[in-house]
Order: sequence, then C-alpha cells, then structure tokens
Amino acid sequence: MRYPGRMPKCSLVNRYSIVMQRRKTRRRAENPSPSGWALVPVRPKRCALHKQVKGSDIRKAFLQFFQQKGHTVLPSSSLVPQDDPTLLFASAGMVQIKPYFLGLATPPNRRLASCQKCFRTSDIESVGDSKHLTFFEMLGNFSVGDYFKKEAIEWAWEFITRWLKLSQERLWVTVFLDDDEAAAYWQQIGICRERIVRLGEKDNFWGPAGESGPCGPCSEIHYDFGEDKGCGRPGCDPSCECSRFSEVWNLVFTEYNQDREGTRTRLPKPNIDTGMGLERISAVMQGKSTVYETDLFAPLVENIAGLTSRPYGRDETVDRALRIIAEHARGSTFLIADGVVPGNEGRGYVLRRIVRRASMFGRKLGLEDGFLGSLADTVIDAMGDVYPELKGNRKLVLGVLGAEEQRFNQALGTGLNVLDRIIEKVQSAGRRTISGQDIFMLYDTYGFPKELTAEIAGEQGFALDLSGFEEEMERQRERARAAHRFGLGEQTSLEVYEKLPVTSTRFAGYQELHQKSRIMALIKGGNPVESAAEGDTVEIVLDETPFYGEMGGQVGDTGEIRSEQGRAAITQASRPLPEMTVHLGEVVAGVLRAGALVEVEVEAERRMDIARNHTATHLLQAALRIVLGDHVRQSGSLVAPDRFRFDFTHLEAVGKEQLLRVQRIVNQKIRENIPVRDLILSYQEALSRGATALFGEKYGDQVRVVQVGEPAFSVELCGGTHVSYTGQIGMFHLISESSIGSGLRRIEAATGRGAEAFIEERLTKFETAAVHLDSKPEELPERIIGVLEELDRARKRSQSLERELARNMAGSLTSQAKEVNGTKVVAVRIEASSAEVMREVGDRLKEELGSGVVVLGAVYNDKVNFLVMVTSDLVAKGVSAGDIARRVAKEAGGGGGGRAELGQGSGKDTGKIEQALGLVEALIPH
RNA sequence: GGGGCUGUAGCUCAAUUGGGAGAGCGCCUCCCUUGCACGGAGGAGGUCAGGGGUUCGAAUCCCCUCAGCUCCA
Repeated sequence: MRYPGRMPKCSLVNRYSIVMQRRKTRRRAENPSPSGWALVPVRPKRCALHKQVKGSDIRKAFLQFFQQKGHTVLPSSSLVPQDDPTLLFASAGMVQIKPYFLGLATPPNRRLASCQKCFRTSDIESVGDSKHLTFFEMLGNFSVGDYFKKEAIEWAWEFITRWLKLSQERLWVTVFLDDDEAAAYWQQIGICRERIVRLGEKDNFWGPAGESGPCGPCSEIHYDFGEDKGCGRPGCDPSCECSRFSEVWNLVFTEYNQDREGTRTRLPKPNIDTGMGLERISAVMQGKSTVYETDLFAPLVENIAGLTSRPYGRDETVDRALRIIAEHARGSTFLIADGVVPGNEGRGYVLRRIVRRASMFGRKLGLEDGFLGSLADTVIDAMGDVYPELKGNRKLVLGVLGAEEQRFNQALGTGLNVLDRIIEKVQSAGRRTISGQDIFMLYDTYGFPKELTAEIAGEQGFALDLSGFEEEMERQRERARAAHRFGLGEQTSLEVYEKLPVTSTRFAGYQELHQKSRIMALIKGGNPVESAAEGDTVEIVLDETPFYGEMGGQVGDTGEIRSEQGRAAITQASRPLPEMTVHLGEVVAGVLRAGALVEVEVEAERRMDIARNHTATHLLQAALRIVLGDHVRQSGSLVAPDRFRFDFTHLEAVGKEQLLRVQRIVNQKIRENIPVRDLILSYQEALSRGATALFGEKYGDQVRVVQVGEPAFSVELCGGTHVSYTGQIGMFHLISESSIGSGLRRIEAATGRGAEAFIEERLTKFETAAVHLDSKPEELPERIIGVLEELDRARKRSQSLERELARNMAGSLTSQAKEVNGTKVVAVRIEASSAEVMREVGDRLKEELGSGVVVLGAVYNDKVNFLVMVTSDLVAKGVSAGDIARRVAKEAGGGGGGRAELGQGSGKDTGKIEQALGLVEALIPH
C-alpha cells in the first residue's frame, strides 16, 4: 500500500508539536532532569498556528529522553580531535565514543548520549543549496556493547512519535539489504512492510569515519513531506533523489571494525551509534522546507539580509548567497572558538576557505567591509549558552575573522592587477577568451576566485575557458594524490598494537621512577616476537611502567629495562594507543623475552628537567593570560628536557616589555615556591575550578587536574609529570618569541639547567664581544653605537675623497684626448679601487669632452677592469660602448659587454692592460 | 605531504630581460604661501631576505635556506 495521499487539512506544524513547560521548583525533586524542562504531551485542539518548537527544545528533549533511558549525557567534544590522526574534524557524534567502541578506553557508562558539534569538509562547494551544511549539531545515543538493535529501534520510535509527536503516517524506514533482524523489529512496533525500504551499501551501510574504524549496517527513519513535494513518480520512496523525503535519523548497528585495507572483522560486542541532525529535525518540526528557515538559522539570515537590504525569499541568487554566508559564518565561528586559525594547510585551510567563500558572496551582495564579525556576534549570542567556548572566545573569533577578511581583500587586490594584465594581453592578441591556464593561475597562485574572474572579464565582454580550468585543476589534484601515495612511510601500523594481547599499560610514574614489572609483548620490525637479542631494536610493552609515554607535547622518558637475562636501553617511550605505553630501545646485553619479570628504571635527572619545563609551561600560560588577556589559549606545546615550546593564540607580536613582564611573573611564582598538586576530579568540577581545557580533551567522567597554588594561580587539565614545588624549577628564561602563522605565536624558553646553560652561553659571547671591542660588558651597547658611527663617518669620508680624486684625475686626463677619425678618444689606465670610482671619472671626462669616447682601465680585485662610455651624439652615429668593452676585455683574457652608451668588462691578464687599451683607436669607426 | 608566486628605501611598488639601483608617498633643511593631499628647491635613507654557484660582470639565471602569500591532498 502506497501512502494514499490523504492528508489532514490542517497544517503539518500543529500535529507534530511538543510543548515545553517549566516545572515549578518544588517538583524538581521528583524530576531529576537537570534542565528543569519536561515534555508534556499535548493534543492539538484545532488547526492554527501555535508557538514553534525551538531547536534548543529539541536538543534538550533528546538528551533528557535518553537520560531517562539510563544514558549518561556527555558534553560535546571539541571540533578538533587531537588524538585521532585519521580525522580532520569531529564529523559525527561517535567521534568521542570511538575509543570506547574499539575497547581502547573504558566508558563512564555503557549507555551514552550527546549533542555533538560536527564539521564536514566533503561538500563545502555544495553549501548554499537547501541541504548541505559544513557545521551542524548531531544528536546521538550510543550503546557500548550494551543494548542493540531492538532497543535502539524502539527508543528511536518512541522519541520521534511520542515525544516529538511526528505522525506515523509520515514516517518511512530503510534497512540494509539483508538485515531481516532490524526489519522485524520495525514491524513489531507497527510499521507496515510497505514502509520498510531495503537499500544497499551506498545508503545503508555506515562508516568508517576516516580511513579505518567501526562500521556496520544501518537503518534510517525518513520523513515524508507529501507527494506534492516530490517528483510525483508512482514508485517514489526514500531511495528517490527528489525532495519529498528527508532522512531524519540514522541508526548504525556497529558490528564490524574496518582496517586500512578495507577488511572487516566482527566486533566482540556490537555497538549502537545513532545520529539525528538537529538542523534537519528542526526543519521538519517547524514545518520548514529548508534548515535556513528554522529558528537555528533565521536570526542569522535576517541579520545578513538586514546588512545587505536584500530580504530572503525573493530572488534565488540572493537567497543562495544569504544561505552560504549564514552557514559559513556559523561554521567559522565554531571553528575559531575551538582554536582553529586560518592558514594554508589542514584545518586552518578549511577555515580559510569558508571565511573567504562567505566574504566573496558578501561582496556579491554589496558588502565590502568586514561583516563577518557582526554575524559571529549573532551566532555567539544565539548559541553561547549551549556552547560556552563561544562566549569565552568572542574577542578571538571577531579578531581572527576581521584579520582574515582583510587578508582576503589584499589577495583580491593583487589578483585584480594580474587579471588586468591578462585581459590586456588577451585583447592585444585579438582574442576574446580567457584561457583555462590563466584562470587557474589566478586561482592557484593568487587565490583569486574564478567566479570573480568570470564577473570582471564578463563585464568587458570576455568569455572563460572553464573546461580548461577544470583540466588544470585535475592535474593539480593528480599531483597531490601521487605525492600522497608515495609519502606513506614504513611504520609499525596501529593494528599491530590493537591486536596485541594487552592494549593498556598501567602508569605508575607519577610516584615511582624505578619498579618491577613484566614484559607483556615485544615487537621487532613491526611484528610481535617472543624474544629480542643483543643489538636488536625493539619495542617493549609492559604490564605497568614508570615511563611517561610521549603525550600532550611532553616527550617520553628514557632509561633502562633489565631482566635476569638481558638489558635494554630505552631511548623513547610513546603511546600508539591512548592507554598503551610502548618503550622503544635497543637490547644492549643478553636477551629479553616476552613474559619475563623486569626491573624498570627511568633516567631520573632527565625526567626532572622535563618536569621543570612542564610546570613552567603552566606558569607561562597563566602569566600570558595576565599580561595579554584571556584570549590566550594553548594550541600546542613541546616539552623536552633542554627547553620547551609553547604555542598560543594571539593576534600580534608580543612586545619586548610584555615579554619581560611575563618572564618576571613566572620567576616570581618560582621564588614563591608554591606547591603543585594533581587532583582527580570530574570534568565539570575541573571546569568549575577554572581549569583551562586543552584541545582534544577526553570528556570522560574523571580528569586529572594540575593545580599550582591555593588559591590557584594556574589550573589545567593535564596528564603530564610536574615538580612538587615551583621552587624546584630554579629559574625561567625566555629564549624567543615568533610567529607560526596568522593569529598564532610561539614562545621558546628554558628552565633550570637549560636556562642556566643558555644564560651562560649568551653572557660568554657578550663578554667576548666586549673584549674584542676593548670595552666593558656594561658599556658594550654605547661602544657598538660609537664604532658604527665612526665607521659610517669613515666610509663617507673615503667616498668623498675618492670622488674628489676622480674629479682631479679627470681634469688631467682631458689633455690626453686624441682625435681619431674626427672623434675625441681617451683610452688610459687609471688608479681606481672600484667601479664606482671609474664611473665617476668617466662621467666627469664625458662632461668635459662634450662629445667623445672614454675607455678606462684599472686594476683592482686581482683583475683588470674596463669601463667604456660613449656620448649620445656618437651613439646615434653607431658607436657602441658595449662592443668596444667586449673587444678590449677579450684582449685581457676576459669578456665584457653592455649598452651603446655604457660598457663594462674585465679580464685576468693584468699585464695586458696597455695592450688592450691600445686596441681602442682601431675600433673607432670612420 | 605536493605544486605555483613573492621577498628591492619607513610604506606601495618599478628596474626595457645579465651591464650606472629608481618612482610616488613619507622624513629632514631651505624658499614661497594663512586654510584644501598647497607649491618650489635641495637632502638623508639600500648587506636588492640570507647563503652558495654560473659569468668578465647577477636585484635579474641556477641550487639551498628562511619568511610571507596561494592552490591541491
């Protein structure tokens, strides 16, 4: 039975309503919902418009519903997943759940739910239609080896029909081809067989996200907007491309894990991973045909429409531009708030593209100046309560957007100049088409969008060879792909670690540096082995270790692992999996065997150097916030024993004075000898203490917090190793401050022994310099300035003396002029020390002769050098200084040339200078 | 990771294709002039990003490094 097409007359909206009521405070005790909101089913009484369900209501309702079903609600993780190199951005709700699915980390609860901010780069170019988004919010419920298909299906249905009150008549579902199990559950809850559509891999098999990971068949709920909204084909169903159906919820039954080669293995315990796009479900609930008309986007679209005075909904071209600007304004605001800064690669490049795309479409609507800041304000006001990182980074977001818009304007300026030249070239060649190469060159080299090329060239009546452009583009892609394939290096692949009998190592290194443990696995040449002998390079996995594996910028420990039979020197400790430490080193004596009991010892002094530097990064960050402002955010760091690097967001160079203030604050805190404590807290508690979250933080239930001082001078989420009292740092010294891209600065510094070594070295050099200048170190700057001034005076004096000498010389040389074929010729050897002096003499001689040929020879720099000058009247008669220079210099064993009025040359045979000058007379034409 | 482009005076940029480092704005001095981006004369200011190579000779050609811009992945 097809959907009969009978629709109730009243509008869709009122039938699918939920009504939110704020409950009285006294009733809170009965209702554990933290939001204080509850859903109350309400039957629509009559056909009329009523208050719309807001997107934020749906978000709250969803999380509350699954909380009632025993789920723990996780806050959205950052858009920037730092622990997963296969991902550019968090692109689905399951990204932060992935380690749990893979069994690499223990979830706080096997039932989880979240509203995750997501960013997808796959179809940026499609944004502007009614469907595609880069940034969106994904509502999801997850089962980590707990419930499976039955409950997932029942709850999805319950939420969507009982809570959201979507009419069953409007709903269709899809299942994977052979997934009879899922189909059966759908039928059990009352969906007739005709409404269950079976689709193949392309539509109903999900994942993996990125190159590898969990995946499985899925089942979707589709909403039917009605036959009149679609293609009208008799067999139209959710598999149809037309706009009648909208997929609102995707339930993924994660049964497999797929490796890089595409091989699927069944997971020990299947998982549930669901996703419902908040924007899309809001559109359905609000009876809108596009997400841009929902309350999630409307204020933004209105803001832009107001700025441009172009209302939405009158002109499709304008509407498309409005949608693009709104979408990208939202996306870029969220990206920047999560620490992404525009750049020319990776995440930064994605951000740059969407900012520029928005800026370009803004121009099309007549917005010339920076306007994205005002839109970002709207986004932050609308969503800052749900995503507090927006509010906290408002200044940064506005600053970064403004700077990027300005940069884009500059790029457009130079691009316009280049385009003008191209148009001129094409016009003078009598053609009317701009070649694909030229369009591509503008785009590739100058970042000038082809749409603008088309517009400007079009105004002047030129056509564009767009297919040529695409060819060039394809060639560029091919180059990049080829290079990428080549670049895959040989490394122990992650799967090797994942398949080991253990995937986690207990870390005991906060308290101990020396302990007993057991070898759980050995890896040699990328493969697990039973033993490793003297001379072998080996990776060792232990049961428990005091070694800190490289993480969060802190380098790994070094040290030694000893058994009764052998000994390995460990040069590196890393964490290929979040909870597993691998010790890389060389067996220096005997044999090490899997299963052996071992003594494990970390090189203590080096560890202490690292700890000093790590605690110093925390002090540095706190000091930077005091001096520069709260927008300062860590965006990477490297903590090594000898020095450390700290990268942070800041829009301009840090001044010398500011740097000194930062350094003084840090050293002050060191002298105060404040206790440093580590605490295990809930994530919420850590944030409430003012902890600075790093990117890619695990939003699990418990986090480690490192706190300096009480009350806290610095609180950071951190897993690294630290000193116990700041006094142990000894001293802190800045080494450099530099830019590492727009909006990002890098500070390098050292502490303790490193700082001592640095200062000693600098002071020694300083003192050496003072000795060389016969001065005392404290007088060195004045002395240097004095010496430079003296040098400058001496140089000028010598210059003017040489010039004077040259003038005098010229005067006496005039008398040596000979008449050759009616032309005055001077060909003499002079004493000169540079080409400048010769030129001075030559100019003077020319002046005095009025008309004639001057050939000068001089020996300096162990060469004979010639200068030939011809007055312009003789140039007109065909005398060429360049030719004369060439012949004369050749005679002296070299070469020369030049223009008609001036020639130069030189040769190695200094003895032949007179002989060469003697040639000149023969070279003067009649 | 792979391409393309750029780096010259405080700023914006030239330099006829390898032959004398320039212009406009800004700065200093003087003259003229009450108003506006006045006008005039003179002047200071350059390791041509850095290093190596080719050449008789390099801002210019080649290689490397650094920095910036830009596209692809």
